[in-house]
Amino acid sequence: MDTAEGVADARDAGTRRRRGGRVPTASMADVARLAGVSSQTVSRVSNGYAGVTEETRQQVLAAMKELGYRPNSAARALKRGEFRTIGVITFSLATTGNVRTLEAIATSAASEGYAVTLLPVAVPTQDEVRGAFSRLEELAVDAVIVIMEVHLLDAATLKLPPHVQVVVVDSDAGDHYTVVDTDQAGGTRAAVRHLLDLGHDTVWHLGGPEGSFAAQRRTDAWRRTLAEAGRTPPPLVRGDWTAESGYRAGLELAARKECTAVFAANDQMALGLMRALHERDRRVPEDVSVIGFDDIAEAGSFLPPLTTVHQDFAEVGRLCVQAVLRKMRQDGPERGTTLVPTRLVTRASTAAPPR
Amino acid sequence: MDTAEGVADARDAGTRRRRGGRVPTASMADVARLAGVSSQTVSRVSNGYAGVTEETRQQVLAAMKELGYRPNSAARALKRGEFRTIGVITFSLATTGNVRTLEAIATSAASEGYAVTLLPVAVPTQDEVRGAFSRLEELAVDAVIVIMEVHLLDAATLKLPPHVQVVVVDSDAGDHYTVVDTDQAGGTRAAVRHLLDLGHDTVWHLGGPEGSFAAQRRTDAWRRTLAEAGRTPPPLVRGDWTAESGYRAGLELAARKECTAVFAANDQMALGLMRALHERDRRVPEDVSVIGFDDIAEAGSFLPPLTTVHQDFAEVGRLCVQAVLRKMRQDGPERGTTLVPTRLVTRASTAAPPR
DNA sequence: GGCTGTTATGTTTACGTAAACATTTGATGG
DNA sequence: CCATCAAATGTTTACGTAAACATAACAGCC
Repeated sequence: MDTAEGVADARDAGTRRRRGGRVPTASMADVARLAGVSSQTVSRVSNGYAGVTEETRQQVLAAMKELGYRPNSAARALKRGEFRTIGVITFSLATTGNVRTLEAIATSAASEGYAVTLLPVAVPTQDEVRGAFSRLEELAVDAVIVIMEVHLLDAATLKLPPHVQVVVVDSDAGDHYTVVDTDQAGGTRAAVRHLLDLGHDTVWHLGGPEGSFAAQRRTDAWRRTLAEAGRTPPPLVRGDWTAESGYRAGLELAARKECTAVFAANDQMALGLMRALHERDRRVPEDVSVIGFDDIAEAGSFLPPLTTVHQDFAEVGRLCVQAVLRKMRQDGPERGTTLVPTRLVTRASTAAPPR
Repeated sequence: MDTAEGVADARDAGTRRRRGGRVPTASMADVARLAGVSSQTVSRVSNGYAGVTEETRQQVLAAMKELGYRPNSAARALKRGEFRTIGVITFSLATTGNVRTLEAIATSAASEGYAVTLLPVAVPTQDEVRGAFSRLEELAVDAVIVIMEVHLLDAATLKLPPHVQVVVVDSDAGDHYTVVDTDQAGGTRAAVRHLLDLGHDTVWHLGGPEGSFAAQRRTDAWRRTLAEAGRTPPPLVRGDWTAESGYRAGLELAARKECTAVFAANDQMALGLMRALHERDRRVPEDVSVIGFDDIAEAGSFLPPLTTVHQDFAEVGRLCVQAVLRKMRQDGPERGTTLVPTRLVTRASTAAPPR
């Protein structure tokens, strides 16, 4: 027994072992010992502070390299009171927009030295969102960006941890949070005007699901633009963002001979719509013009290539990160909405109406 | 002066203030004080350990609630030596596969009580990947999943921090890491056989970019399957995964009258391919059958709806998390490749060859 | 009634870092 | 040649948590 213990002790003497059989990592103290300096000096080198001789610095760096030293982020976070991490809450990664925005956020955050932690919310209910926030509170996160359609985000009930800053994408919560969003209204206006300018009497609209703010804004702007031009809006047709729902709606619209121009609230639905029109022998764009929204990567390869409203997701993501960092730094309750402009991309799916 | 300081002191007396003007959060000590117990007891309650009277427990819980106590994850991580976080390194979120896998990983990880930190790598060079790993080392991460085409991942040069476990998706690095991947060969075989069974003499292949292992495997399996059936493989045509590249390849293939069946390495390229065929008056599937790979959400809405190989990304993600957790827990150098089966989804883009 | 064992709780300590404060060293100026 | 000061480096401490160890309280037993 004694022998066994002795052996164990001997083994542990040189390289200290953590519980759980983990491989030990070098700490500042280890580096300091090897370099023959105090751990504080190592800290200074590690953080690039002034007041260290070049000679000492080189010694420390050498020791770090030899031991493969990496600062322990947990200890750092504990000491500094910040994690250099941004949490992103998102309902689904099924839509191009969310994904592209997330990607841009991750890239922007990285360039600012921040990591991004992903917090998927399975079902977009108040409870689930609240659950995500609740988990978040004990998570290593300094700030939060919510990519979500969010009436779900009720400031009153949520009771966020006070130090967590929130920025929201795609919401009308501008009164309570900082919101960054694509200029839905501007994009819609451009799309609808494009069709009217081509000579169409009016423009039909294949809208997104009721729950979505983005969808609602596009629908509202569609109505407004038609009204401003003195046209009567035809009945609204709704989909749920999927190509499949666009197809179903398309079968309906194909039956309406008076329908010569459709503004679909996203490209996927436009895709399904065009398939339905094709099946019913309504040619695009000769008989019916179709315009989408988003400008997904494939839009130019649809049959025919789709005219659509290009969203600058990268910019949205960048602005989110900027906003969240600004809020963190100033600690101020900055609110309001920032809009990112869109651009109309004209391809082959729109043309003058048949005469 | 004295007055001002006095006021400041008075303000700070009750609620301690952190540097940087942060709002203070309650610590275990605060809860312990309020509940009239030791902080260790609070810890026990917080971690659900046995050996605490129900009465005491309730008191502590009440105190926690009153103070809005949340465990500090940095301190916890420091003490426990683990972050309960998995890092995901990914090159691009532009492909459906990567995104769907990421989503599944995030969901699985969450259900295991792990968070997911996203590490985007801008350019997929060795250096960049190494950079990501390097950043990773000082990041709050217990394990890493790489979603990437990775010759870039060279075990020898990388020198990963020894405690970080790695699982790789889409790679042939099975000798060095644990790899989870879709059964590319099986899916390809099913696709090619489907076309041969319909009566086509041979099957053309629109492959993915050279750099990609997934692409390479699909190409290899295509050749092998044809060889097994005693057919001569036609010349290989390459794209870069985008619909646009599929379109360009399609223009080429449309000129070959002997080409009656094409297996595209992904759905996007199949989309572009079909557009090119359509433009050149080659009907799908009457003149040319087209089959894709992935089964993206829109595939059923293409013109015509695309026959394709369905990948179970959710399963891939789930298995990745399982594997990484297993590795962490056993601390064993488990290696090898796990394959996730595919399923052929037959739609309208494939038919018997013209006679 | 003292001994043993169990259960509930308290105390001490360490995790790795970095701020705050302390000390040493060497240069400058009178 | 010593006082003064600045620069370089060292020492102490705290961040919040939880393991390890210590103690107290009480029940059961001979």
